Amino acid sequence: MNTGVNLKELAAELKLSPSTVSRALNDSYEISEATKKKVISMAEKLNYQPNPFARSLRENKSKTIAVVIPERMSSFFSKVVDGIEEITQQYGYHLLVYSTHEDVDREKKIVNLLMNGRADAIIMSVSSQTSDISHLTRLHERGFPLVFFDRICSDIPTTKFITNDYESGFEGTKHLIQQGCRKIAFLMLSKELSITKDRYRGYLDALKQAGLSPEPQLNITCCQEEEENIESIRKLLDGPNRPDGILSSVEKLALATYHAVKRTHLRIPNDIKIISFFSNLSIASLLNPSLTTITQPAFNIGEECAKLLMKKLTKPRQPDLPNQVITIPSNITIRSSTIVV
Amino acid sequence: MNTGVNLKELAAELKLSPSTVSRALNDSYEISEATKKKVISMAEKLNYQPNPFARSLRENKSKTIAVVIPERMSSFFSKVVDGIEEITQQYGYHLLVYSTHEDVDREKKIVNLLMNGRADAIIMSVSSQTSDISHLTRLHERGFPLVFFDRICSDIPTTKFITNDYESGFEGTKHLIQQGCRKIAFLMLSKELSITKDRYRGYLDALKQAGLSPEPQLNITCCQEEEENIESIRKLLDGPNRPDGILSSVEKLALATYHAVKRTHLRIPNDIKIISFFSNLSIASLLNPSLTTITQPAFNIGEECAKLLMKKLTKPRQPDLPNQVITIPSNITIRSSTIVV
DNA sequence: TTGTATGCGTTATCAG
DNA sequence: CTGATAACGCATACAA
Repeated sequence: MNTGVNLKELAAELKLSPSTVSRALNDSYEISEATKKKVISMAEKLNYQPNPFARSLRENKSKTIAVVIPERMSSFFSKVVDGIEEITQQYGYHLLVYSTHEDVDREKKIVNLLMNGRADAIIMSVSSQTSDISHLTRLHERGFPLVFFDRICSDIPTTKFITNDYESGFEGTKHLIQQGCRKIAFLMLSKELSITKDRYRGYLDALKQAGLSPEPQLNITCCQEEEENIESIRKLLDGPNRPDGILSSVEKLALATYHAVKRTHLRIPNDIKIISFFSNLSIASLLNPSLTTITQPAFNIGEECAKLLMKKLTKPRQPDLPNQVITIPSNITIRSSTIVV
Repeated sequence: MNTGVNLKELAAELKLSPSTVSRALNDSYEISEATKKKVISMAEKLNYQPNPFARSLRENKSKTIAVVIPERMSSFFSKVVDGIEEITQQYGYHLLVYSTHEDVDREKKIVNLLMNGRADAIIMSVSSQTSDISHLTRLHERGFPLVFFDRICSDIPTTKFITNDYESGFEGTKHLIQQGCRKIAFLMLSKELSITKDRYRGYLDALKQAGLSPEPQLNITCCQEEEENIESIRKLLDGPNRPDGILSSVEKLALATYHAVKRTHLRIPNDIKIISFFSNLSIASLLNPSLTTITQPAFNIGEECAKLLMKKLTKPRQPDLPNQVITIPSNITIRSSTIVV
């Protein structure tokens, strides 16, 4: 739908050849300042816009990054994408954003679609259902630049950005123990997720250090149906083996927990204390009682992913993305959900 | 970074001409079933992926829609984008998503960037700062398909999707009046926004119908700084002309109001009742007290925008998008923030 | 039914 | 310093 002039027409108007005009606009050293000026002013006058597809075809790059996230309605992922955009925009890159809705099949379709080169790189966080990663391996083996954040694939040798999941899980659990909890539940989206594993290890080690033994019944694996999750948690709370503390490994399960607690006679923090990985600080302090949070540096994670990619994509002959995990620490903010006054 | 085979190579492998292969893959009627089968299976075997840019250049369309929203961290906009994606994905379209961060200058830059044809259409909701709309007029005058939702530009003759803003403002205000409110404040992001105007008209008419006179001091125009907004609202609440009801025209200002109330000695709903346009139902019922909401059909609005565009873009010789406003109604859910028990 | 030739709009190579 | 020409990968008009 680009109805504007093209290079040839612009050149005709200037009585110059297309190649000269192209070089002038690209600020080539072989063009005189005089003609550069003429060309640029005429281009502005006619509002010349280079056709991005011709350019992409020619240069074999799209100036586009694909971002693949499990869900849009999440303050964490929203902030990460904001962080990515903040950087990529400065380099004139565009963002294709896809949500997998936590569905591996959709994730596979999206990733396979992306193999055709529509984007120059992918920044992604895998779905909670993802265990078979062949679609991602294939992508990476083809040399496609791929960066993971938060929910990463350890087996794929590329750069990953995470927060200090283990330590945060450890410290969060330790905080609950210090507040008197002895039976601490762990809420997760899926056992497969990297964040689940790391946060859970931290949880286990904190229990161990305190001489507490983990109880399998206190590990709740949730699903995509909010109502179902609320009921799972409510049953735990109403059951014979009621926990006195909860560590939620993701934001939405903390909200589900609040809903579940409302359906019981329990009081937070007196009967049950709650801490959660949580990005929406404004909401955390409005919850009743306000929620003790482990805040992931979402925006910053997005920025770092993008900076790394911009460096790789905009400089000539960059090496492959190194196989390393970069950790940006979270902050624990203690609020009323874990402190009895 | 498309390292796969191209049409020519695929054709060579098959000992056919590129054009035959192209036609076979595009299911042309002039190709025999036998060769179609052969071509398709070889294409799969070699994992042939057509180059999207060559195709875009040739066909002068990108199979890409640009979505421009004022902010990502909003349940309303997240759901709209989800709704858009739900439809466009079925048609094999991709989504470029841009956030203006409520900044006209960024909005202008994005829109101007989009004029080069990188996307086949734009779905957008304008920033709260947008009053000069020349960038959008120019786009539309060039024949670029443009659809507005929620925060629309009435002056641009294209299709717009909104909720029943006037009625919802009216009914919301009426509800407050029925609950005994006599001094009702109206919170908005900006006087320029279409949603502000319509919701405000509804508010005014409801006051009028009840014989109440509007008071300019009860209209609060907010900004992008949450803390500043909270303080503006707190001052209103602590001031001599304290309202007994609040109609918030956007989600984030309802949250700011809850923060503000926490800084006063007032109680919701006894001293002040609150109703708000609000999309995040899970949060609404967790707030303390739970928030009476006017829920916009966000996902549905996204779907409708996308359906309209898909129809226009995928069928040959479609007329221009008609100049009309399509309204999808909101639902009011009464919760504790407006009902004294 | 299949093959040949052309052009989409750019940039790069090569000549002048 | 500037111009002519080719090529990127694909789809189509035209030819066979």
